[in-house]
Amino acid sequence: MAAGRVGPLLQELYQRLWEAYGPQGWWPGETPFEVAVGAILTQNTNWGNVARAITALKDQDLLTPQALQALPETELARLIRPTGYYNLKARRLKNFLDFLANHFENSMARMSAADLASLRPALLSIKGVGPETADSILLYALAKPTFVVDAYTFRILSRHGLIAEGCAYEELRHMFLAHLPVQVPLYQEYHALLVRLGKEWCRPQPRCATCPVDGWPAE
DNA sequence: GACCAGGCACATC
DNA sequence: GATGTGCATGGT
Repeated sequence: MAAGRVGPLLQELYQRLWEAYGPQGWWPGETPFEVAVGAILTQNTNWGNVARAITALKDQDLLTPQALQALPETELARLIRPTGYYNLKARRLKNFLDFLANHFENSMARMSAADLASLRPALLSIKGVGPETADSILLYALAKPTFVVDAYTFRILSRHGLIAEGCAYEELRHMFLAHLPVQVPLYQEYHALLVRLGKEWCRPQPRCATCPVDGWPAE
């Protein structure tokens, strides 16, 4: 793939997705903290299961940093059970809560005041927060200009011949960042649209026949 | 019953 | 550095 073509191709893909699906309204979540919690809970899990857990936490007024800090890890695990890997995710949430308390006084607003360049490595240092979770928190909870790459992004772009099979996360992330205008709403919408396309048309078992971006890129 | 879902850390080679 | 494995529920 010639480097000069990538920008226009990514723009065209976005255009076609937007025309096919329109705005996706991402991320589902009422507060930055809720978005961050959801980002951890949705790891390798259907969003419907995450929504149940979020509702369970809300119903008991537990969806605040302070309330979750005070909640025993075993009790937290019980409440997020529908998301799968619940023991693992309870620990990961606790790790994030410790980070938020220690560095930003339990305040997502304070966290938001920090630079992307320092925040991203800081988030990645939390055990249980990998690149996709970190970028989801940065882009959707804190409105920082980073791009979220997920399994659908890899699958869609490799299946349409834009990237090699073994393309690394950072490589793909930089591809989007380097070729798109620096606009947070664009990054948010683009990732959401890729997930929408992936869910409907780009499953592990291919059935891309007449999907909305069939024939892209034109050769 | 198999497959899949908006990953990540860790062990092993 | 690449590859394999454990973590686990709920929908299709």
